[in-house]
Parts: sequence; structure tokens; C-alpha cells
Amino acid sequence: MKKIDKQICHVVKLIPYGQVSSYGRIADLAGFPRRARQVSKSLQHANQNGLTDIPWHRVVNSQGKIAFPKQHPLYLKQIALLKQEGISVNHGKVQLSQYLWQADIATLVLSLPY
DNA sequence: GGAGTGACTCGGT
DNA sequence: CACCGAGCCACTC
Repeated sequence: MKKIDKQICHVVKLIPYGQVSSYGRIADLAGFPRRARQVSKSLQHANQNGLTDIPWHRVVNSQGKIAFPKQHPLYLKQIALLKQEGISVNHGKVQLSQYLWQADIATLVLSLPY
């Protein structure tokens, strides 16, 4: 697994229960600006490898919408997982103003590995 | 190496 | 709100 994938997974795991973040923000926080697309790819890999400890469902696009097309099997699954955490999803999107994770520096620093 | 492809984003219409 | 277009960047042929 590559460095970028590792860092991205690390940050995604920091998203608190009941909150969401976007691909672009995750990329920024992981130290890879302008690499939103890579975030989606990393999550896809993690999904395939069955890494269940990664809350991939808490990641939506910059508009708060589910990134999958409606007919995609994971579309409904993601919504189900979000609602399960108390997050309301309407018309395939969440209210970022209400659920967007405001990452704080302390959380990030304390999550650093030795 | 060039072309096509996204679980993206931003700005314009 | 929806639909483009243009950037964007790693990955796969």
C-alpha cells in the first residue's frame, strides 16, 4: 500500500461518528492538496480489501451529495450507514452545514504515529 | 509515452 | 437546482 493511501485512510478514520467530510478536505488534511480523486480510489481499494475499520461512508463530495450514481449498489448502502449514525439524507445528500467535520489541530496532532 | 477514465471541484450559465 | 467545461492527478492499457 502506498504512502498516500495510508495517510488518507488514517485521516478518514478520524472522522467522528455522526459527521461527514468531503474528498477534497480529506486530501488536504492528509497533506495531498488537489487529490480528491485519489481519495476515492484509496477508499475503493480499502473497500475491496475488506478493511471494515475505515468509515468510508462518512465521505461525500463537496456539495454533500453521495458520490455514487443512484443505481450503484453502494449508493443505498452508504445512505443506510449514514442514517444509522443519525445523519439525515435527503435526495441523496446531507446538510454539510449541520454534519461537516470541523477538524481541529489537536485531533490531528494527537493522531500522529510515533 | 499517449489516451482514456473516474466514489472530485469550482466557476459559469 | 441542473447541466457544462475546464482543471486536476494517479492509474491502466
